[in-house]
Amino acid sequence: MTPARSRPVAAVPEKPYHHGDLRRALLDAALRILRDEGISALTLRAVARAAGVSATAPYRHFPDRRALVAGVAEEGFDRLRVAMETAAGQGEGREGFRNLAFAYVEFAHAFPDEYRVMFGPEVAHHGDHPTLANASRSVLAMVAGGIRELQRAGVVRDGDPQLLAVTLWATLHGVVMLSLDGQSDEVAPSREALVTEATRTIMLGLAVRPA
Amino acid sequence: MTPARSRPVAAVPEKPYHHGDLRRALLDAALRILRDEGISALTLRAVARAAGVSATAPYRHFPDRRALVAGVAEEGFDRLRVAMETAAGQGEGREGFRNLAFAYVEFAHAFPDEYRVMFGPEVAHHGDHPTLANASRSVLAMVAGGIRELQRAGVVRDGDPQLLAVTLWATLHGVVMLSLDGQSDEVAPSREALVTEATRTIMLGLAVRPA
DNA sequence: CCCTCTATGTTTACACTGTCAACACCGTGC
DNA sequence: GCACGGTGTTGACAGTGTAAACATAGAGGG
Repeated sequence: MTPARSRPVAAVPEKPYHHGDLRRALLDAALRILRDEGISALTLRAVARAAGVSATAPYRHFPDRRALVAGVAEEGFDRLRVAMETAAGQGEGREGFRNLAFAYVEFAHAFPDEYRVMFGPEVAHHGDHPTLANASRSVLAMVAGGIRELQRAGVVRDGDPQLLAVTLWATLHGVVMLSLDGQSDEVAPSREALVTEATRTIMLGLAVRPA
Repeated sequence: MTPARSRPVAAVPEKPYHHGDLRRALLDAALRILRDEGISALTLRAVARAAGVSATAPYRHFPDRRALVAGVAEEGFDRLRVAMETAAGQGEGREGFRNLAFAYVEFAHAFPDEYRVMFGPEVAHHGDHPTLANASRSVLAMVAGGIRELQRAGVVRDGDPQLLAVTLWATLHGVVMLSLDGQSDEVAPSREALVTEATRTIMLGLAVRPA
């Protein structure tokens, strides 16, 4: 054991009053709880407990609970964007596009509760959380960038890249939601089949028309 | 005390002990609260209060709070389906299709909180609420039926109607979510434009290819 | 070196929530 | 006419988000 408890000789961090970087610790704890125990366990007090801190300590870093989950959502969008960028980088043109789509769906299925929080009612009004709005807009911007490239390459038809990006995102998001809720289980032979078909359809819709 | 109480002459409904149809009243109250005061006000006790009944009375009709909101969601899907059917009936072929899509989006924007509850985390696992699952499956079945017709009419390309229906639904749902969250406000000139573009894209993707 | 200032945590308290257990009422079927 | 079971009530409890007052400690100026 550790009998030397009463004599913190040098640097045994024996629960210092000030945490150091509590904000970070809270976000980490929240993410772990969310992934491990689900949405209903993601409570302010539980997060504080997990960070080893009093129930009201989080208020020094977040005005209220929703700001905390907005923070989690924000970092979720960042992770999502990185995953998509990575996937899109592995493949040219149409190929990279498909990879991006699958990466999106895989992220959502790997961390369903996290994904749900990112789009949940608690952070519904993005106007209340500017940095959240930024993070999600970055995802959109990345997709729009990819579409612009494909337009130049003559793969994607004309049209406002932003609007086309939203459309693509929308389809992916919808597929994910329906499949997470199990609404598609009896309908689609498999999740793969659903994503494949949806991806085909959306790409046909975005493709240049074979005139 | 109230001596006249023992002689309810004709039909003065002086707060009878038994409500009559409390389940219905609870669902109605819940919907009203949801639409008027938003999701965060939709609490079991608030619903009970609105129905003029004790806090625990709902438990005679719903095993827990989530069952209540599942009930609200279920009726939401019914209303949504009716709205879509009505809209689809006003127009032939492609026309009816577009009407259906717009009816969907309009429903969501008319009752955003109700819509969010229908897809929210509280009723995420449809397996727990069989009648909810039924209601949402009915929506899908209706869309699939429409697609089948359009396939016969040579308007929509080949493919499993169910999968194509899910894809269409997914796109609409995604568009709605992104636009409800305000994530598209700076991106799309207007909600109209977004829906129009998304609808065009999805219909191009579903259309028979002009070979 | 000390001393105040301020950012960060803590304690205490409150109203409110979902839910359980025990009890009250009353229409229905024997 | 009467027991019974379905429906509603009361009371209680643990857990939640949050506000107010207080405590601590590290930083910077005298």
